[in-house]
Amino acid sequence: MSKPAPKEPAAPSAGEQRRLQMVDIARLAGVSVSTVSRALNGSELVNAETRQRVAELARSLNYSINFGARNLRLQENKTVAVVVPYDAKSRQHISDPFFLSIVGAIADALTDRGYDMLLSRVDAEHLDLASHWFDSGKAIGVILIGQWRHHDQLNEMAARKLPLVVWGSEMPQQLYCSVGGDNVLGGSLAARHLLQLGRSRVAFVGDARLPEVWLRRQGYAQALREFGVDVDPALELAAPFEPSAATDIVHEFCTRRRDFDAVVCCSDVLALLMIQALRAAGRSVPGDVALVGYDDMPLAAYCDPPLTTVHQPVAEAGVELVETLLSQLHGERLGPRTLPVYLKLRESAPDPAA
Amino acid sequence: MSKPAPKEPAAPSAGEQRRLQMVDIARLAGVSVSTVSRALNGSELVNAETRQRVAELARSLNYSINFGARNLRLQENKTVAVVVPYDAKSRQHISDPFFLSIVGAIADALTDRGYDMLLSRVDAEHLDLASHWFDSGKAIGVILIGQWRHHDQLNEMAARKLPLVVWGSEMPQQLYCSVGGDNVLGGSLAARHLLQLGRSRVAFVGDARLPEVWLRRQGYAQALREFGVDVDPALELAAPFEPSAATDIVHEFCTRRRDFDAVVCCSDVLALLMIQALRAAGRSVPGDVALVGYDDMPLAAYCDPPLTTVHQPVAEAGVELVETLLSQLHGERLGPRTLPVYLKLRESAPDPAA
DNA sequence: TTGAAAGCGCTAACAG
DNA sequence: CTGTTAGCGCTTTCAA
Repeated sequence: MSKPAPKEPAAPSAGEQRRLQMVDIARLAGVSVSTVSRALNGSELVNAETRQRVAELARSLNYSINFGARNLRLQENKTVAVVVPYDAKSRQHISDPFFLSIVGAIADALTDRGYDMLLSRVDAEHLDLASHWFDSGKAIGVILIGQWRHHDQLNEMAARKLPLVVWGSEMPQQLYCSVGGDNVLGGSLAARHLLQLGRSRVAFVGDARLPEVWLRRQGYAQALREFGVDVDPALELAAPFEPSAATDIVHEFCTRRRDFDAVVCCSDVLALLMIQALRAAGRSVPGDVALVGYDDMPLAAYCDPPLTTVHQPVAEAGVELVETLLSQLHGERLGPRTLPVYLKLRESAPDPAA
Repeated sequence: MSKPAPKEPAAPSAGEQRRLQMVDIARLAGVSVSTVSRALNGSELVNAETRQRVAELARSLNYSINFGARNLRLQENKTVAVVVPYDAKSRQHISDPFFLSIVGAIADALTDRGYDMLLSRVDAEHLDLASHWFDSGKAIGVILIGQWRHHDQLNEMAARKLPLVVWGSEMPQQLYCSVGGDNVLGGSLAARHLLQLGRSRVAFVGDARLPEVWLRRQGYAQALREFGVDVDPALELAAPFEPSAATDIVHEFCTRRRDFDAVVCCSDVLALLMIQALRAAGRSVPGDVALVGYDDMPLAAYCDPPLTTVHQPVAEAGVELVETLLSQLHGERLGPRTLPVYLKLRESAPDPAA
């Protein structure tokens, strides 16, 4: 037979409240479970008075319907997995404020639509492990924060018909659906602003092996060309996003080279590192070197100097990611979406007019 | 009868992969579902060769067991709800880096132990709504980040036997279980260091209506007394943690009063705000005013000046919160736990020896 | 308007 | 060692 001993509340002891279920409410209300089910779901089929009585009883007893059972029966599920890649080699946690902001925005968007969020990390070298959430039925789909360098794995996941949306940039031959900021625009806005400030030796900091950085660099290069300035590869620094890994690289760069008067950093955190390194090398910001960050993280306005930075539309991104996933579940196949970005002017590369 | 039309994949269209289930594997392997179940759970009761074959088939087809069904049958659940309060009035998201770090640490601790994390927000005025996750069976327990000013609601939840652990401070007459940093110690370490630096007019910034801030202030006051310095209420500023709400308050304070030469801030974000306000008022850090922050957020080392701050043990906190919840589920009732903190010396209030 | 009964995908006791 | 069977808590068809 069945009746396995419950495992989780293996409580040998105290008044471990047995979770209330419909049958309890039914008994107390003197009706059948079907009626309780109907009443609680607001069915018209049940007498208004009974419905009222059952609803009140349930509320007063603090009863909540068991969603596991409900979902099984209904073959539905209102849970979305949000997955943040981490660097397994350095065992680095994701502490980048921008990624965390996006997670927050997604949480809001999901809540507004009545969905729950399952949050987890995945090894950035094995993004495909994220499909587990769908395969196991724990989630109806996956939102992945960042495509890293595994475009291929993502394509494979999409080919397997995994409901998936990725925060990242549009790529050639892309089977999966992505939502991202306009990186080319961002890169060019940043560089153009620095050039307009009269700077001509503009460095670029970011690892161009990542698609988003690659595109930002394109925008940067394009802006330089517009201003008739040559792109100097010696002014490009391939620093990773993780501060612990980037610190030495950035410092070394600043002690080695003093022949730049502006810099585009691919995240606000990198911008902070750069400011420290510049100051350590005896150079001022924005005096000697004007600087533009990227992301407009919540703290960007409170740094010293406050960061001029490319603003990414975090709240909109959350909504867009969620909406895109949900429409995918309704059978629509949307192409990649690119959201506008703009330059937020602060002190690290001030408005020339001011 | 039953057989309701599946709802979520309401896909009218394409090859929406029907999720694989045990019966499919069973058919393909030419065995019964029970055998598949046993094989996949590594039961000794099944022929090693069959077990192998079934396992491989499942893997090759990318089959994952349906956890909803499994949990229902087994009456178990490996999901924990992590709930972050937000200020409903200001509709402020939680962007405080410290809270986000704790969430990350909890995620790690849960993953290590084979649990999933359901992340959500709750109105800080109705912390009791968090019990929904347990009542509905979506989670086996709740970890709440911050007790705010609703000690009473938390006590009520605990009285209802909700498995609950709260990040926060120990309070008198506490029925629920909390884990928190040693706030009295933190407050006194911060103040003592500033006094040792020879400063005597030490301001305190933080809303003492929050239990944690209240305790930090006790430590602060205690340190002042040790040094024979009177506590001056005029040097206490009740600034909230949200930067948007705190900015004006902090600036106003700095323009109004110039009679302090040191300050203890109850978060690193407040410290950043304070630095800006001080500079706007023409005062330098740490020259005119030495400053100690609180939390040691990931970016604290990269600010200007790098923040001397009270380090909170985030990773340990995550582990401790999770362990405490799990032991509660095993019937143990643990008291509140207080984790040690220490002072991390950086430039905003440098080591006098250096 | 209500109740009885079947079954969502899975596990485990029981019988071969 | 393997298959048959009952049932986890819920929704819904069908019959009353």
